[in-house]
Amino acid sequence: MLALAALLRLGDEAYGVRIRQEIASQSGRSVSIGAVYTTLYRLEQKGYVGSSVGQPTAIRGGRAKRYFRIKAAGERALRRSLSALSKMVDGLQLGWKLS
Amino acid sequence: MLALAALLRLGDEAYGVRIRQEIASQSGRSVSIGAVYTTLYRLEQKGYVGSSVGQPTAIRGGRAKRYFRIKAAGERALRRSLSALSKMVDGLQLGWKLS
DNA sequence: GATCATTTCTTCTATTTTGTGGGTTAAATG
DNA sequence: CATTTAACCCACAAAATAGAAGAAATGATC
Repeated sequence: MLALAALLRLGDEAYGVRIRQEIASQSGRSVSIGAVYTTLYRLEQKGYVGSSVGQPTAIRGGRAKRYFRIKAAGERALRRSLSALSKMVDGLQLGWKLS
Repeated sequence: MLALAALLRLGDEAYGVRIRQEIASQSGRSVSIGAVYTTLYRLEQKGYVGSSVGQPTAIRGGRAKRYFRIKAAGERALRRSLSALSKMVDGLQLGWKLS
């Protein structure tokens, strides 16, 4: 869910390293780079995300990046999970209202 | 997260079969009874929930139930996860506002 | 300008943790 | 002794995780 949300946030700037940063900075949760990629690959196998390699950039170490993009099915899946969770959590005294 | 939320919902009526029902009826997601118990045991090992067996009841097949209860650490963990997710999802055009 | 270091990013791999379902056992009443 | 309600066990699949290794780019040095 965090990965899918990160893709939505980043739009066309979503590649491995950047995605990891986004998850860390936004959610406050740090994940290893390996975890990010394996997650992304699995999501791709499920048809939730797509990917394509871009062009190298002219900065030091600027090798070609693999850009990831959420697909319609991925967005639906994220919505479903959020929906299930929100229905479960809604009305609880947790300070979190998922509606 | 669903299991922990179910415990909060059910209060002192939280035992295996009931918890399964609650998850199914509230979130709309059906899980097997085995999945429920293994999850609960693992949460217990982590110190997120506690359990104790109650008294048998005078109805057909009314054997003693094992009641589960969420602990402070469990509530904190749930809050943390919800927090991370909400920060990630917040501001996205998904129709879900987790705040 | 060849070679080597450095940087950015991806891919691989091994291990632990979770998820899952279904079958088995237990304890109660009718 | 059959039936019902519930817990427990177990094996396997899937997902999470960290860290090491590999690849491809630029920069530096002689």
